[in-house]
Amino acid sequence: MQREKINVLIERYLSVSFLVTKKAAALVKCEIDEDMTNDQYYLLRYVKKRETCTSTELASVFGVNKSAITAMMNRLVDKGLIQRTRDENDRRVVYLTLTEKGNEWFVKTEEKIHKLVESLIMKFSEQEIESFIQTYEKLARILQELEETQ
Amino acid sequence: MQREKINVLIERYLSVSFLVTKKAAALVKCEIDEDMTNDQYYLLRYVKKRETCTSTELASVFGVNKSAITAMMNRLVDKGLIQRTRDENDRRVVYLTLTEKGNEWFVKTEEKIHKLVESLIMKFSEQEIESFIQTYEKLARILQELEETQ
DNA sequence: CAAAAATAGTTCAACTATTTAACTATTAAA
DNA sequence: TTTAATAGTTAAATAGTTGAACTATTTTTG
Repeated sequence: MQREKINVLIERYLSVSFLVTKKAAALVKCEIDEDMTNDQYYLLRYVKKRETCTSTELASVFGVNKSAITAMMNRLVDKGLIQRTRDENDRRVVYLTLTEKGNEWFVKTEEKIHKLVESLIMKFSEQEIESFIQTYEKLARILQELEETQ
Repeated sequence: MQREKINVLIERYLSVSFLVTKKAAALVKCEIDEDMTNDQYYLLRYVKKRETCTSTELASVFGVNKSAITAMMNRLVDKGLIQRTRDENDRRVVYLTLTEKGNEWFVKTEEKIHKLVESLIMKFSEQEIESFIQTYEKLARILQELEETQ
């Protein structure tokens, strides 16, 4: 690929990626739940998927400091969506899991989210969306490797 | 597309999009300039590209409140990268432009950004990256329309 | 034309997210 | 058994955000 073409691609990528992220985040907050921030939603979603996990794991996955996780988790605990349980064998460890209320909230919200994302996905062909997500996943792997080699 | 396939695509999209965003933002802050946040960088980049613009325009484009723009612009003004100029004809309007220092910073940084993004882009085929960005741009247009109809 | 409405931007209070450093408690290693 | 390392929290500082109230200007309109 020649330099000129690369520069054009970079410009297009930079112009679009940040704005899409912002608008998608606003959409979630707006349409899904006024009281839930984007970060809190993705945190909750990750914990739900993993069933249980620790602050350290979340900090590593989300690429933030452990104290940032503590702060956000405090808010989710205050809302009654997350509970903390100490490991009886290694009493330093605290497990984070969804409460019953958290599970209910998640199931209810997941329907809304799916409807919202589905209405977007429908505007693309199956082939288009499949290759988009594949590239996204490849990008995620590359960024992950990059992070690990530093 | 049948329901099952759609749900899988949604799961994959949600799993990957937030993390990529986070990691890309961290990368910019880390590799490019410790003192520049991701938001500030994209704000500066937009102003640079438009040559000059107003808070109202930025608020609309970035999908945030005008007072958020004021706050961020204050920080960029404090850093000496952005200057405010009042419109002489309509004295309510304030134009935001890059200072000389802002321009220098941008040119210097753009080289680093390009190198960084290029090293990522090189891991993809031209066809792959082209169709990825096209889909991204289409998504941006759809989100924009969605916002306007609300 | 003067009062009312609209527009551009700022300020302020409240909140969320984040980092860094210092800290507690616990476990593992020397 | 002292020393390291690990897991997590707390506290202070900074950034980003919203919404409401505000100032200063046009624009509209009765």
